[in-house]
Amino acid sequence: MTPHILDITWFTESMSLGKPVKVEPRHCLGVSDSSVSRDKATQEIPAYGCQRRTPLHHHNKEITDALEILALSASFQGSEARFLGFTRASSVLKSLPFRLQSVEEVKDLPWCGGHSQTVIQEILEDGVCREVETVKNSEHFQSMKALTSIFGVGIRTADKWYRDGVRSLSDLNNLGGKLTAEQKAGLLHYTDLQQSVTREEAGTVEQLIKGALQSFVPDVRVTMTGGFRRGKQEGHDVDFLITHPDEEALNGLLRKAVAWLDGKGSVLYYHVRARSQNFSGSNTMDGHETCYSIIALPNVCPEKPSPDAEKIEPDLDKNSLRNWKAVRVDLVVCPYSEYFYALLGWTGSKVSMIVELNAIERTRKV
DNA sequence: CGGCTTACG
DNA sequence: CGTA
DNA sequence: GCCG
Repeated sequence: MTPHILDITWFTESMSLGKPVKVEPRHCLGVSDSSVSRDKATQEIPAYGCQRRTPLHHHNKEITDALEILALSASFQGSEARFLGFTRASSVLKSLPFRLQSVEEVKDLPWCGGHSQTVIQEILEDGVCREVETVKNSEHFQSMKALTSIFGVGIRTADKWYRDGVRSLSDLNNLGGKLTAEQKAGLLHYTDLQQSVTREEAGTVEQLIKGALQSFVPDVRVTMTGGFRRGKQEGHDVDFLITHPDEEALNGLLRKAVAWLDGKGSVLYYHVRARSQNFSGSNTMDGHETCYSIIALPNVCPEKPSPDAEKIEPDLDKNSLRNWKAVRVDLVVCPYSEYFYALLGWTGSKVSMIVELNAIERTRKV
């Protein structure tokens, strides 16, 4: 196999694809390609993919938004496969270093097949896609989107509720007793969890979590992972990877720490998942003891509750102004020997996905 | 026409 | 069935 | 939905 020195375009295309793409001349450093403006690409994309944020403004947002609507709609109809198809097409377009002007430009791109091309063409020509507008206006889509945004409510539950006549969150107050503990927590803290977590809040969570863990193991190693480690300014949750050279020190640490936090009134919900029994080295995301939780994050400056919050969140009643905010927090414990591998996995996003898919491809073919 | 991640609770 |  |  001939080694190649590649520029960022190979990486971005591979990211979009979900696996490494065939090396083309345009990917190689030192080779110019007249059909692609590499100046633009190298200017706007960081040299290392692991430092690159998901761009807030990529060049084809109208189109990717439309494709993601269709993806969501497909998943709401129970077709995870079609969801995957539309999502991959959207993902490819997000990494394009230029704005599409003609549907011809996507003909050779991976994952942009017939249906996606129809959508792209309509948006390029009319600014909107008929099918997408229809989906957005449909009651089923709107209800499913609202219901599945509740922590603990997936497609099946949302669809069942829809068939039972539930259309909005307020309709759920009538269905009170039939909720799982997870869903009750999700509904109780709905407005808080809808808000994104700021970097500053993540830092506060980090101090809280570290304090809890260090009260049992003073030199425990705690690292924030997930989106914030990748440099994102916002997130929907905060992830931590926990380890220690002495694996004995890790035994029961998660439960003890959560109980400690709970005693301080900081735990609004939690669920501990044991380390998987038979896990192989290729499986990084699932092999470790994990805690999914909702934490009450102390607020330096209490925000006024939103008007509709009182109806949904019972803890907002009376005259008590809250001085905390509910935040989703995930804790993962791993053996010291797997720390860096797990860090790679939990630092997350496509970066690790591509690594894993790459490894899978190789083990199958070699 | 089959495949699209997986394991735990 | 829902989560990551 | 898209790919092999």
